[in-house]
Amino acid sequence: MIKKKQQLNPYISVDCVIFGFDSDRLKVLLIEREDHSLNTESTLALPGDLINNEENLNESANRVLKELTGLKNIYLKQIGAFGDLNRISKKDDKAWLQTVRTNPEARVITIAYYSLVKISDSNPKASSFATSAKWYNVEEIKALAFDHYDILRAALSQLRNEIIHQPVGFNLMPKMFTLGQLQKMYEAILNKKLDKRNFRRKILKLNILDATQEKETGVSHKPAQYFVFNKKNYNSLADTGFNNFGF
Amino acid sequence: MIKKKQQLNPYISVDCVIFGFDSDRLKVLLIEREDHSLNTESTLALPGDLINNEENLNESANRVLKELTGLKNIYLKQIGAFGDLNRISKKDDKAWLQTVRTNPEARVITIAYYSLVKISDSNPKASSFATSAKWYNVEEIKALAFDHYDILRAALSQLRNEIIHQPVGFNLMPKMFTLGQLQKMYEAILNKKLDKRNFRRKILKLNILDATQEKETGVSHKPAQYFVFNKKNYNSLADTGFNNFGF
DNA sequence: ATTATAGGTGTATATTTGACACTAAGTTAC
DNA sequence: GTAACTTAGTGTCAAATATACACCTATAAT
Repeated sequence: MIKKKQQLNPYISVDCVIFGFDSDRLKVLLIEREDHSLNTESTLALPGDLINNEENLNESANRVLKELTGLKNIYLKQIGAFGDLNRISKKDDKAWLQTVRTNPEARVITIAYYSLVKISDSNPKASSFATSAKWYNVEEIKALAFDHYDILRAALSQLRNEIIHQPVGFNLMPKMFTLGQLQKMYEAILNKKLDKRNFRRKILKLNILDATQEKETGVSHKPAQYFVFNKKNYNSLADTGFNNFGF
Repeated sequence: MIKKKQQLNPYISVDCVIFGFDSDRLKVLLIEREDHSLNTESTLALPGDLINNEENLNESANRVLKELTGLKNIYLKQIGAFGDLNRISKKDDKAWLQTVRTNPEARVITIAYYSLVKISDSNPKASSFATSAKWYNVEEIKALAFDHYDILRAALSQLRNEIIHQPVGFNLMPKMFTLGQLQKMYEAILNKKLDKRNFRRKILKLNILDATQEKETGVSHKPAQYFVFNKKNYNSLADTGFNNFGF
């Protein structure tokens, strides 16, 4: 494929809410703005960038993801467009834009995406638009730059809605996992306790989990069996719509 | 409120999928492009417009709706952003843009909304961006201008998903309606037959319908009782999430 | 008076949900 | 090495929900 010259579109950006799960808590990948000009405390932000005029919106989002995590072909879903006039109203945000944008006064509308990644596969690194990228506990985030906190809440709300209708959460899990870990993931996302036996009954009935012969080692309790995700069965189920699935 | 001078943003538009229900079929309000320059058959399109730089996205969508239907404060929900590079690839679309846009070559990303209106309340009329506006049967639409067919399908998919989780369909009904009409609306949206007795049991259990003393007149069968929508109960239910609702 | 049409109603069965308690297999602390 | 600790793993019963299904009623048209 021949690459055309890429030209930034100064009016439209993408922002990505990248979720991960560390076998205990739901995480989100945030960047820290380097703000030499101001001595304010640094504000965290969602990774994002202006789109190029020669790429589709989801290509832009994938580009941001790739640059930041090194990952391709990961679960990615559009949340929607955020374009309120006051989304760039905070003083610090304005000042920061002055330092990184050629057209800092432009009204920018952002298209938000959320994605689910296996933390173990990812390799967060600085990139053209981020001086540092780290995983944070979602529940501890109380404020973000611009309207990014709103976007994070919208992403979380959509993820919660999605995960009770189809088991997309497997995108957050390592290749092998125990049912206990999986349940913890659901509990972290939905922010509520689930009954162990009912959880197992329900998730196993879907027939998208294959038991392996391997067990946990080195844990100070009865070792749990490892399962793997059966993508084939998932796909055929996805067609029919996961009819009686939900937590 | 003081009105600022409104300036069109040439890169971002809103498009509205306006659904209605005529007590038999699901309808969508489409505009016909007047295309004097070409002798091609006219193509239908979703109503939409470039946004103004001084208005929020949903204000833009409401402006389009108001101009086209005369209605304010109607149910409106964002579907998402559509910005594929080839969304303005059809020859006729390009030619038409030449006639109505000052910057016809610009890459435009559109934010799509869908709304639910009572056909009886609406008064479709030509406006700055439409030479004619009429209701069409959703199921009969096979092609639209630009990527509007994709947007319509996305809107329908979102509406179907929404209506089985919360009874937003009341926005499509007249003030008084029969349970038969309501069931027909669900059947039209979901495109499947529902069992009459089960439907009534389910919808009445929600306690958001108040029976009136009035009945149908002039129908050649047993006249049905009219119901009205109880907004107060709906709102308190909406908070708790319509837990066991679905078709 | 007959016919055609949609309204209105109840029950029985199968399926799903939700609540609940003990034993098993490992590690750690003593 | 044994007691304490931790999470894994398992089944049942009751309540709620979903599904399937048939007949009489009130009106207009003929």
